[in-house]
Amino acid sequence: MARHLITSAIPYINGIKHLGNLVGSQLPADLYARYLRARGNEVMFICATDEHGTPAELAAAKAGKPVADYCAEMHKVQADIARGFRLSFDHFGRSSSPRNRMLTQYFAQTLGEQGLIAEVTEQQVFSIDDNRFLPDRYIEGTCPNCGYTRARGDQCEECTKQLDPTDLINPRSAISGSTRLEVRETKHLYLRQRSLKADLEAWIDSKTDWPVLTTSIAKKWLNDGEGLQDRGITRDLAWGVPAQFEGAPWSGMEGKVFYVWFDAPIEYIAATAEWADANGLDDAAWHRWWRTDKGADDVTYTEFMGKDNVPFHTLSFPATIIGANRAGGAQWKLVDYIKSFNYLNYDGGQFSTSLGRGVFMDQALSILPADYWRWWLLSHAPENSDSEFTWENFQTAVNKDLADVLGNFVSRITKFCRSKFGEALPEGGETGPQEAALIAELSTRIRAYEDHMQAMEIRKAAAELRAIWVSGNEYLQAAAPWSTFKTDPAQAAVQTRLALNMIRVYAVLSEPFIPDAAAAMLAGMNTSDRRWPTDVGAALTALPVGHAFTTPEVLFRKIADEEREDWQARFAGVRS
RNA sequence: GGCUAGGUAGCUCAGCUGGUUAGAGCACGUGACUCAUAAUCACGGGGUCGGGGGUUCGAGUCCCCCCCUCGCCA
Repeated sequence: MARHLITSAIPYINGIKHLGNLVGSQLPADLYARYLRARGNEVMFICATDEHGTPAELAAAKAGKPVADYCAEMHKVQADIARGFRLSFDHFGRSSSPRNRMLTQYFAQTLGEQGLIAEVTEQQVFSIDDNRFLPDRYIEGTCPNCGYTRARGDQCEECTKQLDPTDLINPRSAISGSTRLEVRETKHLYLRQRSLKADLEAWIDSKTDWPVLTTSIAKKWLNDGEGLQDRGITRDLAWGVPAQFEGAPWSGMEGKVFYVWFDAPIEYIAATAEWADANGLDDAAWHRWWRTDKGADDVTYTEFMGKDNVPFHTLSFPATIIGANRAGGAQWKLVDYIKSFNYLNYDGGQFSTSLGRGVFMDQALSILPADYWRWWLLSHAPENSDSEFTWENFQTAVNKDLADVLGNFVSRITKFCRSKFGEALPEGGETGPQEAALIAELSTRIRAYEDHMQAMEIRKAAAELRAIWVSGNEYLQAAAPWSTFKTDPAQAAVQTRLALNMIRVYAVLSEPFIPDAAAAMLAGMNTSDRRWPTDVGAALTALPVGHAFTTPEVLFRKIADEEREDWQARFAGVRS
């Protein structure tokens, strides 16, 4: 039994995520966690909300609430939705937790003591009326290049030219609109990534099994232009982990906090500590997942994320870990494998949180159960390239795969048994060549399915699972128990018994993709036997002669054309 | 402009280090069956593998040039 630490990129607190966000990190991470658990591994599956930073402050202000209250509310909202999608986190933490504050300050202090943090004085735009420094993108003005009047301080969205806030003509605060801006001097802490470059490069180079999408992005940042740059890890903000604290190896950082991209990945660790706290466990309970000097040596750590998060997970966060480990004290675990995803597009364009375009997680759950979304999203996961969601494709794929192939299989055999033999596994008959062939095929396919799941080849795993479902229908079609029943009821009985046992096997195999349906199938078969079908022949006799079951309700109702048209229209515009 | 990935049947996609008549699912057509959510199963039609050169006995699969899409970076 191996130990697996799995983290999903942590969603930002500001608002509800769309399906593209879901399929890029949380959902595939959940699939993998569920699979590994089903195979008997010890799993720690961690996620959290990323709560610090300017967007959270502004959203809270807009909602007229203190930022801490706003984050607490939104965390609950996101946690509820995650439960709705059956995301099986062992803990869903918060980056604003005391644990994360302590760990973030601990890492910063340790890095500082190693000489890996530099104090840098720089010029930044300060808004007098807002009484705050403004991040580049919160300064608006006229683009000096194209004359667009709403260009942002980091880039003009009209002509795409990269800008410096001081380039803007008639600059103003994007928060208040105030033009009373001035350039002020401010001091910040920088993580000296350049001095860690050799270590990072050697580490990346050792990861020969990583997807090209992951390593190419990392190498690009390592070697492009001037190479890896030192990175500012503090900001002039009130909401975050204070950069000045007792024991800090620097002074004069009052009123400043760590940058979200410094403290957010540390939350993976902190959330595991939060998990221990929530379960009344001691520090050793989470140390054994994260500290290689405290028993985490045999842990395999896998991260899931969209491609936009790759630089932070291949460079910034590892720099924090490698630098802290140099101190020679606590030794922290580096990631072993990064599974990254491309983007899911929506009906010819992009999903967009800021524009409110696409289907958002709460809306999705309001129109269909989680399994529908889980199945479609996972079986179309954007692994090799961007993929596309369309309502037509969603409707036909879900109706065909879930309702016709799987749901109807369960329906036809349970109802057949009920009408001919009653609601218990019938007695009699001997298996023959047809059954042997079925077992052989299932064995081959299940081994392939396991290989794909282990390798996190999600689309291929989904295709194989579907083929496993199909083989049940093929068997029934060939065996035709409704036909043998007329001439040889014992023969029909053994066929029916085998097919009913397939329902349990399908439930166990399918659980990572469609947990609710799997539970319904097991409940219908009146069993809690979730043993993995390592030996298919044995697995197909797990439910013995005479075992009672109840014919389940329709597992998946079909999506009607009118519904699809309705949703298509309803979600065509932007979310208000 | 630099870089990544991609451009394969109407649609969504597989095709590893080059090798028999290029595959799957959906959609479409024909047939079978009637247990089942008008479900299922079988068979079939359909592609000059973005374009053009080249290497090779042989290339979606390698090399060069060009076109297009998406994203990242500057």
